[in-house]
Amino acid sequence: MAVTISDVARVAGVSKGAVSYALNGQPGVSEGTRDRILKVAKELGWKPNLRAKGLSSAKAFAVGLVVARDPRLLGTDPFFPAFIAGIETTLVEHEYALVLTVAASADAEELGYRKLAADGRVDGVILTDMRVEDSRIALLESLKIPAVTLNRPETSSPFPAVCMDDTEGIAAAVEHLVSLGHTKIGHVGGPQSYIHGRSRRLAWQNAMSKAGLEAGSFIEADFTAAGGLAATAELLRSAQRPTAIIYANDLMATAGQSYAQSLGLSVPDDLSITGYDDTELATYLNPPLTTVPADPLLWGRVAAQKLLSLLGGAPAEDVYLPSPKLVVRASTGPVPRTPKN
Amino acid sequence: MAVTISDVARVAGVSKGAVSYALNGQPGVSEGTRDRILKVAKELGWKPNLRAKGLSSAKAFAVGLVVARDPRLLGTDPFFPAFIAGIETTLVEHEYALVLTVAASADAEELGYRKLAADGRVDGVILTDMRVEDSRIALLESLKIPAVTLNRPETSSPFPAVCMDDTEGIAAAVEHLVSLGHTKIGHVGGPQSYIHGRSRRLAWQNAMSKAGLEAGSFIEADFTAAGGLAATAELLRSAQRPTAIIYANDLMATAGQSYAQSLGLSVPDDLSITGYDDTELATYLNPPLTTVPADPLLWGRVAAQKLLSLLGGAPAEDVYLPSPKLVVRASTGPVPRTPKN
DNA sequence: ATTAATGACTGAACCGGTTTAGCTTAGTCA
DNA sequence: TGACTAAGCTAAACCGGTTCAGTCATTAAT
Repeated sequence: MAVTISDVARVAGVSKGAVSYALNGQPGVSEGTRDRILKVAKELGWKPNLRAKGLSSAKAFAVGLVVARDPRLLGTDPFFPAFIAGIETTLVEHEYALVLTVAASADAEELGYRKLAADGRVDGVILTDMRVEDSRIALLESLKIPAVTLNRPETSSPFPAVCMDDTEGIAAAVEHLVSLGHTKIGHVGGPQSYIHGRSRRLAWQNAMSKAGLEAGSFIEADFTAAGGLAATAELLRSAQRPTAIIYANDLMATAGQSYAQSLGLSVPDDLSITGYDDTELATYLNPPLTTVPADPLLWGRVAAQKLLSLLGGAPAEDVYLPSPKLVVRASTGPVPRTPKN
Repeated sequence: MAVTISDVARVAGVSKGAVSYALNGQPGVSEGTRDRILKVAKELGWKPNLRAKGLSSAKAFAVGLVVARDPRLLGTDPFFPAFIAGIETTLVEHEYALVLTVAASADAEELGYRKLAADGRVDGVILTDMRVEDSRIALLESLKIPAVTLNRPETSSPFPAVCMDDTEGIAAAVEHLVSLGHTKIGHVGGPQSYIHGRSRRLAWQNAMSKAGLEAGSFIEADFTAAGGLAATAELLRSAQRPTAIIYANDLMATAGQSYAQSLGLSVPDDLSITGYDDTELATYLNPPLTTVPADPLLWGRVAAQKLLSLLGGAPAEDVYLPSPKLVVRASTGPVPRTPKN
């Protein structure tokens, strides 16, 4: 069996309580005794038992993340693994663990949070993929679980948000394309029920009108390759056929690019394309993709920091991360003189 | 405060012990009393407190996964998210949770396991990315943590392995290319320190000799897009330049394909390409990629099942999953008459 | 009829910590 | 000198379960 606090107490010749005080740096023991207890604890190789600690202090020393995605499509999104890695870099420093739940449906998602709460598995959670009407806010309030959200939801939320503005990058993409002579710039967006799907569309729209252009065609897709392909097909056969398309993520952009090429179009000679995320693959495509880095690693790290400080009693203030800058590669070029069919 | 077992005992007019027996379906209470206790528990809305349960039974009701990857590259591998989703589908049914740790280095990986063990965070772990000389086996034995491995490691292991044979798919890729007339078939493999990097290379090698061909050029890459590109470049400028390349994963294949195209080569007219994984994107590339599905979802589900049954005392027998079959798409075609430069 | 065995249940110990209440002892001040 | 205070520590309760040892009544065996 492992060394317990009682073993330390016995060897040091004091009571359990004194050991607890000493180990937690609390008053109630003299300097001399404290040092002696600490020394004995070290000699015996004492390690706190998390379960016992959790039972008496009603804490889990863990934070939760519920990922709501179709499991089959989860692998296609490069955001989560890197985001999780970012969370971890913070957690390891604080002896916290990450409990991950994957939910296939909205119901399963809610159930996921309820279970984490009911079982006391976590002390707080991180909310990703914020939705325009997000029922999770109220749910977590009722469950009394502290949370941190990625970007500020539109509904009022008592939880701190870790914000990374994506409108600047999209606006830069529009300006970049406009400077190349494009006037018909379409947008293949994510679901508008997500705030990042929405904000990217609005950013595109605003940047267009700022440039004195009509917003042009918008198609609501679903962040998947299949959705990106279908949306691209629709845009390319539309009357107002664009010469450039801004996609809300790299996956859709990649699928769109491949589809355009399969039609015999050249990217960027016949069609310019931009993505969002800057996945590793983006650099290695033919042509390499002009895109906006999302930096999920940083986002995860800061979100976890914010959550831990919130658990420590810090005030719930929002954090603003630097806006990612457009990375120009070869998938964007001058507007074609005579569009090809 | 939540309803405790003592509350149930008081209301039902019995002792705590009787309630515990009744709720766990253990002998020691009569049918009538048991029903009464169960009824009271339900009425009061009693839910077991995991922490308390864990403290007395010395269990965590969670399993662990330590992912050792460069966090920056983690997002590029579609395997993990889907694998994790598979694990979850099993765990939710058994009221278990998944504790995820991300490690950037080998040292951090070992520390990750040690911490999970020391803190009693998990009752067992799943080992992925098995290496030829895998020190984790001995480590987990010494930490006394039950484990399940993905495929059987070469070093002797007391842990059950959940095996999915990848040699059949690679062999099928070779046969497919041979039937198209290819004789010079290269291989861009993963690190040979990984058993799946090694087994795929051996499968390629064996299939080649079985077809009466020389094995041809092999390059050891690292499963990344950058590595795939570099390896492809090396193969294409070699004296024994292949007309077809079998990659150990889709990411390298995609990077290789894009690179070949950027040189002005046509895939598959000048160069045939196959991958491994069958990521969502594979279907949407231009041309769509001939590849072998890895089914990480199934693998995760079964691995978790095996681990839970192991924790339940079941014998440590290996499980064999069906070998995935080659999916032929448009990235493979007849051998070119006169190879282009 | 006596003893043994069984079933149903209780009380208390236990898991390994935290925390409260209380007890000594020494020091301060009037 | 006596009352009061504070520091330093102990004993015990507590968190919410599990489990062991023992009590008592009933039934079976001799």
